[in-house]
Amino acid sequence: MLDIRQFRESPEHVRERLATRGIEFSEKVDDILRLDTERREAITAVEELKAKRNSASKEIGLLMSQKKLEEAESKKAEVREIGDQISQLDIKASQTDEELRNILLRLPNLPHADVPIGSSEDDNKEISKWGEKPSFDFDPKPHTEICETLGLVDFARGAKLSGSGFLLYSDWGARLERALIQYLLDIHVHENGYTEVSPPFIVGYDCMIGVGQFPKFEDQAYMVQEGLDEDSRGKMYLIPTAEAPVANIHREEILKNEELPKYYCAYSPCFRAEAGAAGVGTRGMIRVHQFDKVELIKIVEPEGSYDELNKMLSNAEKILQSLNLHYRILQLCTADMSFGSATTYDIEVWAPGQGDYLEVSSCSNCEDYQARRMNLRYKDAEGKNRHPHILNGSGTALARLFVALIETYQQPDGSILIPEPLQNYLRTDRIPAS
RNA sequence: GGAGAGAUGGCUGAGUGGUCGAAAGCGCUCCCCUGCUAAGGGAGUAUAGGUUAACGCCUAUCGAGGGUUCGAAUCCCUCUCUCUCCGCCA
Repeated sequence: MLDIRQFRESPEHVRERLATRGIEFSEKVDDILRLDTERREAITAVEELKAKRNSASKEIGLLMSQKKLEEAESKKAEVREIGDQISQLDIKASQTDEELRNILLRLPNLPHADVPIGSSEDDNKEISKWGEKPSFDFDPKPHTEICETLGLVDFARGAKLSGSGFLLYSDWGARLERALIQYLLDIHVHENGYTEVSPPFIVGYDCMIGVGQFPKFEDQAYMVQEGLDEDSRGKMYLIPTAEAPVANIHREEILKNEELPKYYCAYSPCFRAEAGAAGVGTRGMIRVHQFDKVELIKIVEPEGSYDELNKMLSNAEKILQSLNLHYRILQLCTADMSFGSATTYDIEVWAPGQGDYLEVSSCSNCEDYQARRMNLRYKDAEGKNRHPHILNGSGTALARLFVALIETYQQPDGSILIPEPLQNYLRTDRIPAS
């Protein structure tokens, strides 16, 4: 959520920055300014009346104790009238407040000044590349074919169990997936200094609001109902990413200065309805309704949060480097960044069988946008309450990493070489050809 | 799922309709005193919002939301969470 004070103090700046993400957002600025004024007028008026009522009530108490009952009674009638006015004005004030909040909750974060302005993903900017595309003396197969031949993923039965977009990992496939989860967590815990948490995979509505998933993207989530109780709808959701529970760990808290920075990492499955998304329903593992991911979350002081973002990005890169997978880094343009982000870098890994790069990580600095939504604060060195910056990054998403891995390391005989760091986890250096 | 108990400031804990935003203690900060330390004395110590150039003033908040009342931490209703016991259960 954006700070209402920014709108008051520099409306033109906010309008200009919002416009880079779409004019439908910048058009709201005037509404916000108007509602803000209305809200404050209503509050001032109602608070004056409340002050009046409070002091009159005290007088009544005094009169009663002095047994001046008649005077007290007439005073009561007077105050009752004030009370009626108050309840009417209160309603108006809270309505205005809610209206304002509803608009604010639906506005994205302002992009950082360095973010390239663009209108689609085509305007994302390539920052760097690491490694080389591997060369093959045969035609590299797509992962779907490899998976089917080696029985790593049973697409047909996955779909039978849960519909298209759900995967049944099998045998070596299941073991590789588990090995990857374990490996990624170990790197982030032991080498990158993150604290591992294992969060609930179902969260309440407020958590989804907090990270900016809701209210705008309610159509993309899986809602959970408790048994047959339809009243329980709209309260619990399958997490689309571990960011939802983990970034919210400290919501509504005031952290002490010395508690920061917080570095968390977490494994979780991620559930995405992907309603209307391109590629849903197509075969394979690239876009599915459930995939595994190891997520990184940082809660840090605003000063230096961009250094923290760079470090987080290298933490994720380290994974791909250690597995010797070719990748590139993009800085997302204003149009392609997620809602709450001020700056986002995507890591895309090369998948030879696809002949394409696959997004496996997205590292974002949301600055104080999420902290404000979830009312998370910390006391700075001067004892002032401030909103910390919250960063999130995938470290990394697994289904696509799985794809890149098997497509990169496939051998002419159909077997798959396992990169050295994974060998202990998988207890083999090669997934045999069938 | 059933029965009971509870939820007050950083913590402990008083407070059952009228200067209660809240006693007291602990903790913390600052000051004073004292060779050092310990002890002692004094002051301060929640959050959000409105208003003001500022000092300040005002409003709201005692788990959350509603209600009764001129007035609610205090009475009533609903909900959430915690604890104890019972049932069920991985």
